[in-house]
Amino acid sequence: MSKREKTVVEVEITHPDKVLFPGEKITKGQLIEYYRRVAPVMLPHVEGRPITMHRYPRGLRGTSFIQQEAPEYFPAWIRREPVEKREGGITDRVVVDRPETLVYLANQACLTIHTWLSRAGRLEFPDRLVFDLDPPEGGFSLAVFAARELRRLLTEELEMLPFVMTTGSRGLHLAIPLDGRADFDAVREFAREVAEVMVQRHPDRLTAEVRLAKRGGRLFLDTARNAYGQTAVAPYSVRAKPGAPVATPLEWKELEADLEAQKYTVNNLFAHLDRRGDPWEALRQQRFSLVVARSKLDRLRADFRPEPLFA
DNA sequence: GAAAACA
DNA sequence: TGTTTTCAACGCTAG
DNA sequence: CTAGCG
Ligand SMILES: [Mn+2]
Ligand SMILES: [Mn+2]
Repeated sequence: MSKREKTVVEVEITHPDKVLFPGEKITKGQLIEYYRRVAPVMLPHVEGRPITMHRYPRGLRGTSFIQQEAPEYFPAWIRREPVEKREGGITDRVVVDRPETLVYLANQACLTIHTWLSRAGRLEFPDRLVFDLDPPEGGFSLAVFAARELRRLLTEELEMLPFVMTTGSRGLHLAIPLDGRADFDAVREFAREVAEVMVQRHPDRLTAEVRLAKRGGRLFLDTARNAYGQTAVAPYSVRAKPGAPVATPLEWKELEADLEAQKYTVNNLFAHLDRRGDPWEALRQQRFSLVVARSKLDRLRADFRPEPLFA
């Protein structure tokens, strides 16, 4: 990693008055200003991670698309990382490593940024595990319940310290910093087994069923984010929803009262940040090993295994 | 949003 | 030249 | 392999 100063770059802004969120009349200029201002706290979380862009050039109501590859027409100062596709071939992916990139992407009408759970240089080895808590429509209280219970399992029984954020959509994410020694398959398998313990304990409220029809009003514990080339919404990313909600890292005590998945938006995020600072600051200094948690989980599962049935 | 294709 | 068309993902899971 | 899903 070079310590040389990056040269200053100017980002040309086009159509700053174009309304991207018609409900609140939030313009592209306001989106750009949001990302410019949040950059100092957002950058450390996304640095080095390949991203996926969710672009809405005609605003929230217009057609959108997901962009994975860094196009040639992006300026040369945008960092690109060559990435192997699982099924052969290499593509260049954008990696955010400076505030100007966030500004440039906002000008491209990229409302939402998703990131890999690994970073350039060790793309096969995630440094973050994400439990994606997906409640049914209107079931945010289920997400709060699941977050509390999952936190208790992780801290009291597996000796890991998870961090929580609103996704700005419907649910919550729990994130755990990893030491990068386990590959995606091992991390995902671990997450899946933790999820299955949770489902066993609360079968009426939680499920690991991918099929919507089989969830039956239960919260989906989505562990498939923990895979090579897969992504999760970035902390402090805006979501493409009315009100311009923001994926917002929280302190655990905030999980108590009047929380909602879309509580924080581009219009009130900085008040939260002024009050709390970055609640995930400490995440960046922790590094949990899967080895210890693995063996504790195995014991747990053995205890929960049903008694052998006799014919 | 921007490049390519078209009139 | 101005206008219209085209393009912009991918990996896991269950069956 | 495909459909569903995120
Ligand atoms: Mn989710
Ligand atoms: Mn999900």
